Amino acid sequence: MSLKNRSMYSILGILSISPATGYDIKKYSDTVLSGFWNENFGHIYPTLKKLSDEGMIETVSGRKEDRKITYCITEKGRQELETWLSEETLPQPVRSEFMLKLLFSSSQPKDTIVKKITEYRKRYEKSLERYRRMESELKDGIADVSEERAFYLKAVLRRGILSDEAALRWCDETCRGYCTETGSRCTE
Amino acid sequence: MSLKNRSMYSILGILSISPATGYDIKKYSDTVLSGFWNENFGHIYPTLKKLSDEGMIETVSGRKEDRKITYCITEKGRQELETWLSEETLPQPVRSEFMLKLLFSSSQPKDTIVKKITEYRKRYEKSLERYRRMESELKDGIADVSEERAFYLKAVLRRGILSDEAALRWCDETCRGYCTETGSRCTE
DNA sequence: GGTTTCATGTAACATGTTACATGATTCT
DNA sequence: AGAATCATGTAACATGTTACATGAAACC
Repeated sequence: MSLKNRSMYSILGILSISPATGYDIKKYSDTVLSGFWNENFGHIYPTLKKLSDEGMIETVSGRKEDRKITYCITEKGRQELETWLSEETLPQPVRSEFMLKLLFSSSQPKDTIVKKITEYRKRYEKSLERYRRMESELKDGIADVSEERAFYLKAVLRRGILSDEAALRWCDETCRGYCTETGSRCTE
Repeated sequence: MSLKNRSMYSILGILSISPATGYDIKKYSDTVLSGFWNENFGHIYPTLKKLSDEGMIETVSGRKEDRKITYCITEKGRQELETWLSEETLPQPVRSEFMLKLLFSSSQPKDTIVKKITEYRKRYEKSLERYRRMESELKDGIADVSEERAFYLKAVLRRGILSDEAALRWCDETCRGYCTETGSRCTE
């Protein structure tokens, strides 16, 4: 088994909700998971093959499947997923290039930095907007999610919202601090 | 040059503040940078050699250096750093295994999940404590930092603090939501 | 008829982590 | 004397990203 990587579990997790193709998995990770997870094709297809070889997932035959290959989770796969779910999650190393740069930026012109923080802020604004949209879709029952799972989806969304709000607050605070220190005026 | 990786810039950045050995760089990234950056020896030493070959850094001779190899940044290295600093930082993919698990956890026993969130919370509590300690050291002038750089260090610390506070708030909120939903009582 | 999206996959490359090897120095 | 920390480095392994190749189906 050796390769117990996280991609494997994200794929098992997605397939535990519903059968899907590699392409579906990519879409799911680009929408629902984006913000706290990401997958790329270079990982998805080889992992699907591996999981299939190990009997964790199966191709859904049934239909006269043309070129699409739809996979579903097997009992063995479900057990593997449950084991992973029950295991403790170790803290992961964080890497924020933006903060790394900022720390070394004392030589940079101040207005450039303010501009950068403003750009950085926009990213979080957009992300926050997206989370809020998803949240209201969930509330209105537009999104097709079972009730047991809705709680967890809400929780994850909420994490994103609180995170983004904190980021926005930091941007504002830091720009304000800048103006005070430099005596200049903040544009925007 | 080809290998314009981020490790290279974190090392140039550190050396722009003060000359250091590979070991010093590791220590710095484990203390000051930890929380938004990390480096390991497997990266540091080869990168130092490469940077040295490219004339971005130099070994500090002078002393009768025993086995320690102290590096300092060159003018060329400083220029390279400035270029990187002025460039736009692209958003980076995030990966939170904890949130990934949570999303797929509807089959898990609820008290296990509450326990996990409690553990998760403790990590952020500790991190927050650490940031606050660093912040007060900065304020009291204990930490040996020049004034121009202090602003940026404060900003980065502040980012960590706001982030951690948001995480704690999420933990509390989510556990509370759990109790309401399940009708059970939250321990701790 | 042309563009976009769906769909699968591979190869090359880049990045990051762990384990190991070695030995000096400092602290208790 | 023994343990912890300082100090440098390599090799193997694991992970992750990008570019490319291919072509069907759906939409406009």
